[in-house]
Amino acid sequence: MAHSVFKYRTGEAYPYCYKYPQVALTADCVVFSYDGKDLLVLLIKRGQEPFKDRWALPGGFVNPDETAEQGARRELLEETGLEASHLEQFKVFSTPDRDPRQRVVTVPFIALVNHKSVAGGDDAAEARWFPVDKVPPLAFDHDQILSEARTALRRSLYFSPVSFTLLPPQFTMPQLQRLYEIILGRKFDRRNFARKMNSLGVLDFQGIESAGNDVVERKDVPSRKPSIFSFNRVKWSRMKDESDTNFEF
Amino acid sequence: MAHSVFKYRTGEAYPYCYKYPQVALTADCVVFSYDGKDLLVLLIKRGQEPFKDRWALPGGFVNPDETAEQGARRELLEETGLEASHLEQFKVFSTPDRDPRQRVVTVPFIALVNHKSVAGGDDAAEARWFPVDKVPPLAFDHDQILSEARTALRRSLYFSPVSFTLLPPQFTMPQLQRLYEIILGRKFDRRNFARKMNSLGVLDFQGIESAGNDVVERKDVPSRKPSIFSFNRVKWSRMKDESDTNFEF
DNA sequence: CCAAAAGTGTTAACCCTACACCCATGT
DNA sequence: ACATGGGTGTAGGGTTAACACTTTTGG
Repeated sequence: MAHSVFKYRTGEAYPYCYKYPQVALTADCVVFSYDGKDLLVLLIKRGQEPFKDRWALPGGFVNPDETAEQGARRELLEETGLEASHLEQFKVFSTPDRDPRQRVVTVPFIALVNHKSVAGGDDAAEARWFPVDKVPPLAFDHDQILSEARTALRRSLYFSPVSFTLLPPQFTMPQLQRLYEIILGRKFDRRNFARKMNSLGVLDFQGIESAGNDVVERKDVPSRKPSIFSFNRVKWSRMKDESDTNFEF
Repeated sequence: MAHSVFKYRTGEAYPYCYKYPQVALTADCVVFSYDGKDLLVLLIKRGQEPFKDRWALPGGFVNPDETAEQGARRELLEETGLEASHLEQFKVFSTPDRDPRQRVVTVPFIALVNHKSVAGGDDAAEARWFPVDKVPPLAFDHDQILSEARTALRRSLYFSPVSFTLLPPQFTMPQLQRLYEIILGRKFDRRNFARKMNSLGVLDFQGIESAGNDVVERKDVPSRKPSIFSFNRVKWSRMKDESDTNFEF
């Protein structure tokens, strides 16, 4: 390994000295959102080497007084202005040479954000949403991280209704269904899907899509107006206490 | 933080110098096994401070040229002589002061071992199997790690038959059932359990328990002799390719 | 009036659950 | 003989899966 670890060399350039070899710790975020049509991931274009001009997951070094999760939250805010309503760690990537400069261990997080709060790309870095099935090749091992994040997200969906944090407070049944279909990679029958969702008892009926409603209206497309629902957190947490609820499809 | 990070100090005692603050990386193993009756965890008694004489999970520092998983495998072998037939990373623990000496980030692994290969505690360290429900208070944050490992194990069982790696090659249906019951914390009906397991199509019938069979015979207890099964890895992997198999109970 | 999307109910297959009795074995 | 644990089948309830037509709306 040609990593920048120096024995017996110190001064301004290498001021942090330890008894044993250490690693740098970063936290990366796989930020998912949903625009009602596609599942999107947030990527940043790198400004420096290595992998200059390649797209990468947002993330960065964890400070000495932070947990990985706090670091992830901070980096995400700094780089994209986003606050994750759901942050979930799912693995560690520790291959010694995954960063060519020095050994970097990364803790990636699945971050789910509501798509309303769009990423205002900050100063230097360019940030953009990509549909998950159309991401370009990424820097480092981020392709692999993204792929494992998708698997982990699929699994989470079996145990809790994380998907609701991807939706606006008001949403329609077809939107919810599309989201499930994208994440799980499976098609569902409209009627059966709606029946199941309603029977879970965590949805509140809110009315029909209309100008008075703060749901996104689509006026371009000719169709009947869908019903609007919202997610009832109280009912969900009550339900969680009672038993290992079964959210599978 | 009173951690041992020194600026501008070097020499034999602190020979590893870096540009940015670093962390030490350890890999811990939550080693489960099953003796046909209890789910067991392997613990080691600590020989030094901090937490001298407290029980702890086996584990140790990851070398510069190893992934966390390789480190876990090596430490496990060094400390207990065990080889894990299933190693699964499930989380990272990165609270800054979880080790009082310096910042240590740990990657814990669920290690499943076949109970035949018992832990021959090595030189200094004392190693012992504890039934999971009777573990003493552990060093560091290992209580929490253990508790999360049990949750992760339960979840794994929904997606793949990891439990088979805890059983000897030949096992009986009641043994398998007990294992499921312990991990999932739920009781099952004998008939329904056997029916479901058989219907999964990954078990091979091997005969009836007898002296000619290498399954553990119990001669102390008066009862009818059970049938013996083995796990068919080939059928399982074929099945995995076909679809997201549903292993839940 | 046409195309697009949403709403709606019923039936059959399957799976999970619950349940009781007999058999083989060792003491 | 008896106590322990293992084996076995069936009936009822619930859940899932499959299926087609009508309504609303915008163009």
